[in-house]
Amino acid sequence: MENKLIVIVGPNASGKSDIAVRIALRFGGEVISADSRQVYKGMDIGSGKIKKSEMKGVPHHLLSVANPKSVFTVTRYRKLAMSAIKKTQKAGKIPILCGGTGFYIQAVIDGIIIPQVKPDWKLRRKLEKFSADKLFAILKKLDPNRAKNIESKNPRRLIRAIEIVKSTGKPVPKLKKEPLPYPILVLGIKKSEKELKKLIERRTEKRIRAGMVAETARLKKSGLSWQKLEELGLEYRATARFLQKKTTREQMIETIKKEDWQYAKRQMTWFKKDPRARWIKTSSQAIKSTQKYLSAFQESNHRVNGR
RNA sequence: GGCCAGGUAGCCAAGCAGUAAGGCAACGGUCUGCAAAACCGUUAUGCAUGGGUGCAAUUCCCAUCCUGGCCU
Repeated sequence: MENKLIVIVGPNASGKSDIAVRIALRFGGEVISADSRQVYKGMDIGSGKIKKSEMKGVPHHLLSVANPKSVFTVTRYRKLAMSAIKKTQKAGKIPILCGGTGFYIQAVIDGIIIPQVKPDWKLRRKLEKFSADKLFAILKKLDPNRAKNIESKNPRRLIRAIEIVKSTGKPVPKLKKEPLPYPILVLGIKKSEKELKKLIERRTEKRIRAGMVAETARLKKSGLSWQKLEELGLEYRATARFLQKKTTREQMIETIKKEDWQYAKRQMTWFKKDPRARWIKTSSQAIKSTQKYLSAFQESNHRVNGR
């Protein structure tokens, strides 16, 4: 029973990183980040990447592992995360998967098997010109089954489905899952609306002071287009618009606060439907839950040894 | 004080006789390689107020109140 995994989820600004470090220090763990923006190099302040000093010596994986000029994907994430988890386990440490990107976490713990079809950017660029209705019509012809369940007005998903069919010559395979074969602990951080809004506001102001705008300017200088920054979303989109003088500083700050909150809600929508999540409010509750989780392993070990 | 323009959801705003577009915000949701992305759903028995004319008024007329501009 060597395989253990603790997962920490929760909205933006809820204090996940801090709790992860505490658990790691207490029980001997390493943190594996699950954040679709923190994987990029040079995106530190805006993505809320944990600082070296805040890590308190706990190793952190999957931070700053990709060039922001390239597109990082879930599949790549899953590969890297799985290997980091295994490595940590082999070293006798507990991996703590911690982050706000629900899709990435799901890919790891539920083992979503994504069709082995790489993005075909040429095809995508071509298809992007079509309306959602047209794309849906195309998909319906190619793969009526997939068309039945897909969101018929979401170009991004439609294009991917078409891409899969075109590349494999077969319909989009049914979603397959390979969940982790051992019990995991999923801790969800729950904050009241009032509390979370306050945290988001404070954090936004802190980031501005820490030089978030300058960070975006640096990314631009290093070769990221405005459009790419736009797609990165939230703080990067807002600061990019400010740098282009499309908004005032005040508008930028308001936008970030507002959109961070909207994002936090989207995250909660995702996380709250996971029945495994144990909802906690404080780090001491997190530690208690972790203790219980780990002692269950002890007991089963004893039972095994006792026979 | 006079003249002009305008008062439509929390905000911006279209409609200008036939029974309230759209955007933002808010709230809920989706999730098979861009997921901080992309996408979906819900949200005004009512158009400043009071009268009037019409089969019918947010749309026309009158009065009142409010806002902005110009003039004295």
